[in-house]
Amino acid sequence: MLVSLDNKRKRLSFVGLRKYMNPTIYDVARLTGLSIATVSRAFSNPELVREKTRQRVFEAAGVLHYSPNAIAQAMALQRTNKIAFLICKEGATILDEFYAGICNGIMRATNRLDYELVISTAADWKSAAGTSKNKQVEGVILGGNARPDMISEFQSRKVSVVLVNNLIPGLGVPCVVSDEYGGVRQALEYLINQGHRNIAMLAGRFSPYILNERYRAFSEIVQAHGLPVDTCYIKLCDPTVEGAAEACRELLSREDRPTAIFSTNDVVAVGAMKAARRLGLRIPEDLAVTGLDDSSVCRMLEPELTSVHIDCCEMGELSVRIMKELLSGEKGVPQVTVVPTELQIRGSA
Amino acid sequence: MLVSLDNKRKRLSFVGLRKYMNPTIYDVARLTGLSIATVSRAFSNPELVREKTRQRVFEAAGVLHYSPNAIAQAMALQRTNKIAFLICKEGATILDEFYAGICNGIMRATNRLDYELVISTAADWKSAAGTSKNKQVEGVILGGNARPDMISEFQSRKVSVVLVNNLIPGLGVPCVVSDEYGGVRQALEYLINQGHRNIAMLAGRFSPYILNERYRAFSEIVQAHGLPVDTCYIKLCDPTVEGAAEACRELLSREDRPTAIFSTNDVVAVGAMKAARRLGLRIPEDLAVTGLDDSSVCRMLEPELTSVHIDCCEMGELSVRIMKELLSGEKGVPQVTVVPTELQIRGSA
DNA sequence: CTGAAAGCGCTAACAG
DNA sequence: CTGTTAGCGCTTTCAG
Repeated sequence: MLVSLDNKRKRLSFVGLRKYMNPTIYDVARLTGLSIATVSRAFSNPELVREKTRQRVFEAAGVLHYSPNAIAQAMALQRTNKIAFLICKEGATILDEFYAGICNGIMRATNRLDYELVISTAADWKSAAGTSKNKQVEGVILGGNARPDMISEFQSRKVSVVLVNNLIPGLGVPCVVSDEYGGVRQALEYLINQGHRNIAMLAGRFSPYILNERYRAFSEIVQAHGLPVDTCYIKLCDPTVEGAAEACRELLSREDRPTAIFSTNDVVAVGAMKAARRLGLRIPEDLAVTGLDDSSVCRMLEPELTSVHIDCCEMGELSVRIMKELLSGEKGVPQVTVVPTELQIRGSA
Repeated sequence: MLVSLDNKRKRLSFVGLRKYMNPTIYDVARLTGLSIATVSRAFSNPELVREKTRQRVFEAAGVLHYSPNAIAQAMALQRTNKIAFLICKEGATILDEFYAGICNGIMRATNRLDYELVISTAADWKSAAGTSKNKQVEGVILGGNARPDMISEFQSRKVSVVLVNNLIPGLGVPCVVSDEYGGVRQALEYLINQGHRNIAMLAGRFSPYILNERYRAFSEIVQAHGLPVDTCYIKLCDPTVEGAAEACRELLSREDRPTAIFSTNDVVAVGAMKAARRLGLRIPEDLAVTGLDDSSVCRMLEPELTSVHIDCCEMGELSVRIMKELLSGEKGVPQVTVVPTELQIRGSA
């Protein structure tokens, strides 16, 4: 307290004068009679300063409403603590419930781990990258079908990347995915246990990775249960209600009509239900339908949609946790993380 | 190009040495033989530098892949260009389709106007404010039912605020809302034109502002058309499918059962449809149902839901535009901005 | 355990 | 039109 105050200060700022500015470390230093170095340490390396001194600092900070300026920290440390989440699905935005769910998990985790988050679509990011100030991002989480050139561009700029809802082996990029295979199995085995033998797959055209995993799972599992794998029973469609409805109509017009439709997502399932109804088929009596994603619409339909729940939030949280490991330079970051799914049984199957 | 390079440089950084770092303004200065001040001007005040010089700068910047460091700019300018969007609805996250829509508009606009955006819920923001580094935000857009104490706290910290989907007069805070009154009128007049005389209102418990506007609009408009305003026909309910279904069941059990249900949002309308169906009523023959929000579920239902479209995206974009005016210190910022709605007629009414 | 001082990359007077 | 220079708020050696 009795420290000399007469040393020449090049800094003359008084918080009283700069009335609209936040207090700085200098203000705290002056109030406590300590040096700015000590104040700095008290905040970022508390163990380096004596208990009592630390107390003094925090007390002064309290009355001044001081808290470290993140910008200045970033400048000094050459670190921004900022990561980005880019939605790479063509045409999708934060309005896509699936990616919104992942985003929600990411927000939770970044909040907890004290990262800053910027959210964008891959397209917007690209268009902004050139013109606008660059985003000083240390890592990016790429959701969905990220293009390889985008990935390698980030890598070349030493920006860490992790993929979510996508899996590309051999690139050294950690991936977080849901258990696609297991999810398909849960739905199929449920249908089979219900006695279904003619199960068709209505597959929305999603990213290659997703489509491929679900297709492979479907064929293998159906086969494993001794059921015929008739490729006519596997139908691709646009992942829209009407696209699915049209494809399903064709499926249901066959002489040996399937008794169950395994849809690769909920929107597609909605289309299937519409098609069935238009043909006068009752659900689930004449046709069982399952969805995948367990989105909010499931409980709004009539009958409610049986669907495979994907834990988007967990996927988001995990990708941040993995990003953190990457950024801290840890060794042995898991290359593939898979989060389990769970079948939600409702009225449609 | 032949400028002397022998002036004493306190800065000796070579981008070649600092291999993992981004090029700085010094690198560009060295490569062009210009001073850092000129390089800086070329980027932020192009009109202050000769055409030819500017060219030289941009060319060098190109080969070096230089672009100004936003952190350093923020530090020098004492401005972060960062704004926040806080979802203030209790329990809601980015998964709420309505707020996701607003968020989408906000993202578009911030991207275009070169603002940085941080997204959070009011609750998360509060909990992070104390512990984590403060977010250096210049303005906040508050979505939904923002608590007055939160607003005034921002104001006291000289953080600009604009409200979206909420309207509080007398606070000097600009508000962006949808045309609640007009939206209700569109739905009601459509029902009345269809010949309905017994119209009930199924009102989800939303924020006071929204609830109040819709309630007022309903009573006034029904009255203006010479229909009786029986308060028994106005029913509050939880804004969930089951909450609405239960409330609607009561409504439909009256001896003078309404022939149309005006629901104050789509989820509530779904509940109404479920209730009707459980009672064996056909939609729209026995009961017409309208929704409000025009969310994605409308086209998934059977029959599809007639609903009042709210242009969330526009609301988001407008709030950013207004925030920009606020931040640039413009005079005469509009205090209330209302965006029009549009009735989407489908099968349910 | 604490202080002095040198940056981090950029902008904005102030001089030429 | 261009260059010099003093910060912006904080961290971090290097000395005490």
